[in-house]
Amino acid sequence: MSHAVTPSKRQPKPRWKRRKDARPGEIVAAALEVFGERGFAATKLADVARRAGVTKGTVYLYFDSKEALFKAVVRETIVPVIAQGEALAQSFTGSARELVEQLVREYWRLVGETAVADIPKLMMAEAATFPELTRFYYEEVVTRGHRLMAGVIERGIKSGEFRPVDVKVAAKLAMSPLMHAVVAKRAFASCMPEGFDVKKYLDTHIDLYLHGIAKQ
Amino acid sequence: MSHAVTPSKRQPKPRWKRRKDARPGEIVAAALEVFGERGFAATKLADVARRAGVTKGTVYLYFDSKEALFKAVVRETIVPVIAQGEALAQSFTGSARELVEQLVREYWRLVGETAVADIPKLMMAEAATFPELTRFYYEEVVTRGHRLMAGVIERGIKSGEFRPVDVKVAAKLAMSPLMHAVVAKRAFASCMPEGFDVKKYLDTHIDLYLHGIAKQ
Amino acid sequence: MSHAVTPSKRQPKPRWKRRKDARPGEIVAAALEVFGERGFAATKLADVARRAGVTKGTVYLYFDSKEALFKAVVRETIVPVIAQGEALAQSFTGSARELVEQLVREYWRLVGETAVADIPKLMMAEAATFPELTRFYYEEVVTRGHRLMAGVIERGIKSGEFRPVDVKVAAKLAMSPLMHAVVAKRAFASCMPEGFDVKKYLDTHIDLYLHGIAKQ
Amino acid sequence: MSHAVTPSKRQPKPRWKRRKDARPGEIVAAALEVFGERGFAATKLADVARRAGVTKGTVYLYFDSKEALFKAVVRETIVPVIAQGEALAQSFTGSARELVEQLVREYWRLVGETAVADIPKLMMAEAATFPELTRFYYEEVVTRGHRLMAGVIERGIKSGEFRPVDVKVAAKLAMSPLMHAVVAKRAFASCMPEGFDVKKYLDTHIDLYLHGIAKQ
DNA sequence: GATGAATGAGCCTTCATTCAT
DNA sequence: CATGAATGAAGGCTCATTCAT
Repeated sequence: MSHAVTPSKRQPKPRWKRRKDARPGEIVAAALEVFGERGFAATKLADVARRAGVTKGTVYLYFDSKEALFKAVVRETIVPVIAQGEALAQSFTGSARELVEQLVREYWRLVGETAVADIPKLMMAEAATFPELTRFYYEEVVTRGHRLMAGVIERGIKSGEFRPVDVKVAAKLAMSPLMHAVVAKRAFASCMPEGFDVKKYLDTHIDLYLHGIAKQ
Repeated sequence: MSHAVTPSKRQPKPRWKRRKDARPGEIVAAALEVFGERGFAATKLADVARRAGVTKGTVYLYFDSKEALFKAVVRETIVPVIAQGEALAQSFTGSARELVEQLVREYWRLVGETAVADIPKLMMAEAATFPELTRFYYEEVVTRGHRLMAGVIERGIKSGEFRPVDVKVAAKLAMSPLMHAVVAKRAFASCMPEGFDVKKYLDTHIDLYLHGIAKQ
Repeated sequence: MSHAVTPSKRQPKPRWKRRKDARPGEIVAAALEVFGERGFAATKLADVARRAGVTKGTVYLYFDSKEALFKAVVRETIVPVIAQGEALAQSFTGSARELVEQLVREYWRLVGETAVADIPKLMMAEAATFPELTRFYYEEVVTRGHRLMAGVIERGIKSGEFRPVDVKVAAKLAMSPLMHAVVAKRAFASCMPEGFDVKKYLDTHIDLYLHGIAKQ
Repeated sequence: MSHAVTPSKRQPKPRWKRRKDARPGEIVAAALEVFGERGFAATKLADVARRAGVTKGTVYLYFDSKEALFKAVVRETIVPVIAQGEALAQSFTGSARELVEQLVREYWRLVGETAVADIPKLMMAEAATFPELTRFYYEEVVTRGHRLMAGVIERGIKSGEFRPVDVKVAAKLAMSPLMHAVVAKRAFASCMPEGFDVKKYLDTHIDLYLHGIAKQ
């Protein structure tokens, strides 16, 4: 309690700082991996510690509890990703359909194929256990993501590329196959020895979606 | 409260009732609730028992283990839904697009809007930790569901209603917005006080999807 | 408590009595088997009941508890065997060394090779848990057995066949290899796939023992 | 009694001491006692822990399971006795009959008269219930013991001291009176208030056995 | 008498958390 | 700062025993 430090309260710290200050970040990174693999309840602090190259006691030096560590993981890992997407949309100059396609593919590249994918999965799974964290995630990630995509759809409608659909709902529908794939891919990996053909899944989704929303 | 325990000899009140036939169903119903609220790992058999109005030992009279109980819940809740879908598909005489729409709406009615929705959510969350459960669920539910929808898509392609897309992938894409909605609705319920406009979401999904897959 | 019946309190009852009265005996026989196979602690009353062809509740109709059943098993099964040995010794007319040999071989035939062998094994194992029963067994079986064999040794010394050894100790030494074999055979059966060559063991014991005790 | 717990702030008195190196030995010693008194199945880890002055959790810090703890007890108590016997046999330069006598007397001194005797007794009693433990014990103790004694008998035959008997069987017969005495002494201690005249028993066994096996 | 559904106490094992070193 | 030995609360599962039928 007394001297524990939540890394998120610190300024974003450069990687090349002294080792001592890098510790919390290393622990969070290790925790992301283990929480992602096992889920919250099944994660043992001992595993996180081992993977971070420290001992259990050290984890408690920086985080008050397993819950606090979990919150730190979510908070510190996801926000940068969403910002990156916003930047892309802002600087994009092509057609709306091209932008939809790029955002979808970028999301998969930055999230679906990296360890960050565990964050949405974790949030879905543990939302009920961490209401306050859920609110944070919903506002900083879900809402921002929807707003981003909704803007793009709207652009397409105004430009005459898309049919006049409900913008917010259409935005969700552009992303939900990805969201589900992120979760399912991880959950059922062991049941699909042949793997999951991501390319075909993305291609088909983009194809169907853009056909579906296209004017006439 | 009302009937606090007092050591009175007045009401012999049997320590228990014999309800062999009703018990398993009551326990499964209680288990669905608790698993839904807490997840698999965090669910205590004692809680399930208490909610079913029996003791821990009684649960083990009917189910060999926590895992077996969970499987029973799956078997008695989602599997019938899949079966019902299969029956619908088999007896359906209308167009493929009508059938897709009906299956989507029925899934939501039977799963999305009921406590059953907790099962898919829970599976996503804890799949990594319980491989045997995951295999069971994947085979009994996921695979069967995909096969069902894939058959319908194929029917539509053969009849000339749908474009010649990859059948399996298209089947997944017909369901994934529902799967995600099922999970997200529960996870973020408290963040969406206005609720989630299911009707519009389903309507738009069906609209976009059928437009997207339609021939020409 | 109230109407439980310990079979040992009954008169030795002929086998052809009405079924009702045969029950306790059947339960005791089943219990001998299961206690012998599993030991006291590991024996489940449910197994005993199943093997006796009744239900758990029925066992409690005749025996107050698992302990009471165990005591009944020991008491009812072993006493007849020792009596048989005494009869043999009394009617024997040959030499002492022949009688030693016959008693050893008979013991093995009547005990070592039958389910009764479990009784000594059980007593050794559970003596600490049932002091009163142990006293009963020690007096009715161990002491009587020793006295029987000691008489034979003494006969041999008097007749000049045997050296003048300590009679009591020599009697114990005539039997202890058998006692140990009875226990070890059962305990380590699974570790000796080739089995235990009883014949050679008995032959060698008799050979060594009689050589050892023989005059000159 | 004397130091009953009172919520006084006076003595900070650490909740525990750190004794990494001493702990395992203390726990094994406590385990030997409790296993000996109660048997394997009936032994509660909590009792072992309490007697060792630690908590249940601490036991699991050093031993993976109750079985592992038992194996450790065997390894640290009986196995060394066997090893010591092997060493004695190897370095022994006297006659085979002297060696047999010494091994017999040493076994009694190191096992029969110490708490270690509880281990063979316990194994006999619970072998059927714990096959893995039994296999371990049979290989680490029984087989090694037999091989040791068989080697000695063989030596005696080769040197012309002993008759050409079956070596393996004769080895078992050299030990079985001891094995039985170990078990019986403990089981029937309370029935033999005068005690058990070990000296005479050992002397007579050695006398009879060596007479019996002696050439001519 | 018999049955077997139901009970509930008990034990092994795990692991987040603490704290002496 | 770090460590890791020690704690202790919990939970899954078993089974002797009871008792409504």
